[in-house]
Amino acid sequence: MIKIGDFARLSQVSVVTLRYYDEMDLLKPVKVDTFTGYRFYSAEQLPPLNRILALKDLGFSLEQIKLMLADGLTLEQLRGMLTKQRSEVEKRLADEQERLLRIEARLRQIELEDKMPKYDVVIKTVPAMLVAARRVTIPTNDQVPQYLGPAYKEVYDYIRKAGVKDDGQCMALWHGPADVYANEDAEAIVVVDRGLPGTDHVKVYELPPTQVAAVVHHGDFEEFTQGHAALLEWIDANGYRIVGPYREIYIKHEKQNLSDTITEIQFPVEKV
Amino acid sequence: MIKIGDFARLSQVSVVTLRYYDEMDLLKPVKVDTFTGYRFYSAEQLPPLNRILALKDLGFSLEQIKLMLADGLTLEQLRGMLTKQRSEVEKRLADEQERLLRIEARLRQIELEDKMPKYDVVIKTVPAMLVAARRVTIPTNDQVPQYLGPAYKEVYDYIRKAGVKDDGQCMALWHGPADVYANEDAEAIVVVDRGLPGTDHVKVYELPPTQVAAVVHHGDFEEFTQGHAALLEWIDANGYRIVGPYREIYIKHEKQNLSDTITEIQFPVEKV
DNA sequence: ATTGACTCTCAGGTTACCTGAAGGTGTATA
DNA sequence: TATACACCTTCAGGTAACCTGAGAGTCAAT
Repeated sequence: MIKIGDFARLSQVSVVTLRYYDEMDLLKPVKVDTFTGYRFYSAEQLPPLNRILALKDLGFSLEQIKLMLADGLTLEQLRGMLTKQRSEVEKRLADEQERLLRIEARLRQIELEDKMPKYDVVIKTVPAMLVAARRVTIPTNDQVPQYLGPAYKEVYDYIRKAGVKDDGQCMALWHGPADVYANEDAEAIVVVDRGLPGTDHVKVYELPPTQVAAVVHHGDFEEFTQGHAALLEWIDANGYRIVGPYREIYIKHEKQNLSDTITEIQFPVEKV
Repeated sequence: MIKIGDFARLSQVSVVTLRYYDEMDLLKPVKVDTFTGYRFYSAEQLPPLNRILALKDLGFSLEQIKLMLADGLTLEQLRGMLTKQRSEVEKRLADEQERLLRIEARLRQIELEDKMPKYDVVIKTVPAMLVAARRVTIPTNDQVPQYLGPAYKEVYDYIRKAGVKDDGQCMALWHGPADVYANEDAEAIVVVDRGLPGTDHVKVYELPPTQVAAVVHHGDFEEFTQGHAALLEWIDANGYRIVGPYREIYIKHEKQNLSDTITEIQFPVEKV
């Protein structure tokens, strides 16, 4: 019969933790004094406690450990839990690996620019959405407005005529490679909340859910390419690969003030 | 002015999280309606939110992020936080790496033995302790009892005469290499709770705090070497190195019943 | 006027414990 | 025998970064 404090010293596990394991039914004292409530352990409980500690060290939760300690468990189930745990640890390992890459990329950028980088890249998964789109080819870069403007008008007119509402989201898809600025293949896209038939000009389809790397550009439209560049650099530095057409989401665009515009730049990516 | 739900959709951050960031003073809505309590955000808040998400992705806590967002921060401090974070992530990475090793070792053992291994190895740091010790050389392995027995008697007699109490812990230190069974250099050790002078035979000194790998052997003393072997194997498989004399802690030893004995086997180790 | 989608606050849950308060227990010493 | 002090108990509350759900109010369209 060993009092909790001595058992704690023997096992190097805190008294609080032992009480917690008691409460969790992980390791019950061999005897509890009915009057004083004092817990009493025995030396024979050291091996089970060590098993708990060892399994905890493998990254299992106490709940899982409780299952593994119950002896109704077959060897197959045990093996299964271990292999599952292995793959989870492998995943965590990869996560930390990537995190390290990102931190180092940021430190490098700070060394280069002598300030916190202006753009913050986030990875997210945009949900599927139903869109109406007009695709056009734009000969030169400075003709973008005079091609894209009418394209949007066409889409809006069409869906309005069909009695369908846009849900406010409006974006452009650029199908060409990121570094080509002539004869660009662009799509003027409006998100709609109901399906409707398409036409020759205005296609209606669903954009599938997509993982993207994104930055938000805020301010002068002139500096837009900076955000673009920062994003491409990040994608490269952090081990991602572009797997689809680049998206421009127009979040805030006022006709009268072009320098107070907010745009999200998204590249569909996947991990290499 | 964007309602919280729309802002959530725009940023792919949940409404609950946005409310939480508001409460934490991480990202306050630009306006809160005094009557309804409705939160209103603006598109300009997307970049700050993305910065929060990006920093979170680097592994920072919200508390740290709050500091980094406050603009009283110098570049030096920023760099410091990042390098500190880098070393922490490196540590986590190494931890996961080792965890993976341990899981794989366990899986291998299961394949070999077709059951959960009997011994669970734990790493712990035993605290410093004041000890009285009698060191002897034992010619052959089967003479251990007849040498160690009197050695303990000598120690107990000495400390009792000096009016000092033992605290119940009693152990042996084996100074020779683990695989030599002749002329073994052993120390019979009793932990004491007060200092006292030593003699030629009985030395009194402090064992420093030591990191050890340990298993608890329970049952037949004959199988004792199995636990010993399992421990050595584990130390090797998990990238540790033995850095000191092997310790045997007698946790439960009854004279009349030698097969119901509990002993902890400890090897001082360090990571390679 | 009603419906449905949205918003609010507040309480409680998650994991594996730790801290501290208030009070009872056990033993050694003056 | 009184008392000190080391130890034990339970209970409440805290940690991090949210999520779930209840109950109630808001907003726009039909």
